[in-house]
Amino acid sequence: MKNVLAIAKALADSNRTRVLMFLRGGELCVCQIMKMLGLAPSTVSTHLNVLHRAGLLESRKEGRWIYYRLAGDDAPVCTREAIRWLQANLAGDPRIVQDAKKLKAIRKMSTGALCRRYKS
Amino acid sequence: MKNVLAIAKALADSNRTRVLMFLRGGELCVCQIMKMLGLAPSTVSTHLNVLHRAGLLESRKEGRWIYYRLAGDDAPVCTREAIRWLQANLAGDPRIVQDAKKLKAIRKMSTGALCRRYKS
DNA sequence: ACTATACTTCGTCAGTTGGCGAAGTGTAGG
DNA sequence: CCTACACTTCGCCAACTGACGAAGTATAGT
Repeated sequence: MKNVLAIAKALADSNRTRVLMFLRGGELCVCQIMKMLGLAPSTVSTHLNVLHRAGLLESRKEGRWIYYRLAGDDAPVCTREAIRWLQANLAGDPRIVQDAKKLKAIRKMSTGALCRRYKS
Repeated sequence: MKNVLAIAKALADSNRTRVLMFLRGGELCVCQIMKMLGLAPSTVSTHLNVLHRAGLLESRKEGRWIYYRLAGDDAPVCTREAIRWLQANLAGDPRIVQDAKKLKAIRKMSTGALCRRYKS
């Protein structure tokens, strides 16, 4: 119950579902997600925390950057099914398609180019 | 987006997920659901409305009673998958198991016995 | 007609949530 | 060190949500 409910609550916000869709193509750092959502750092951080606590995201720290990615094969079936459901049923959404275009451009820039300094 | 989001929001409340689990065994009238949840009529009605608007429930009126049931095979795939996901991952939950026991007793009573008067 | 019943809608209130900026933490570079 | 940067945590506020009782609608029995 707790887990299922946490997942449902996490999915019940459009900015969070957008993030889950961004990450289809692989991990992103927080500043890239900020750029995509156009929200304040603190707001984005809170959203990512909700998704993370629900088990939908995993994170990886590299220097000053924190990369978030979708929960992988080691995650509970429940979690993976939720992600699959969302992605299958949101893929055609206009907003999501538009986001995907914008994301393509952002992915082309290196983390360094986007975030002022060069990494490693 | 709109539909997916409405479904996610509908699932993001434990009383509403409980209702969806109640209805695994077939339709129930509002007073039976009220009895199960132990909430005021107005509150239950609002919850049912949220689930209905999200497309997760269908309703049928019979005299003074309104019966709610899970969306059927004619519902969008998205909707049916959401219901299946919920039921698969919530089936073992202690609260849900406990509810199922109580529901069994309530289903034994006819709508009439539960709701003071006999129907048709 | 009148009453009782089943359910919904409305108004209200407390608790939660999403947004922000400011302050805090940790890491890299000069 | 000290500053700059990436990100998080905290405190605040407006908006939403879930709960209720009261009032409204509709149907059935007398």
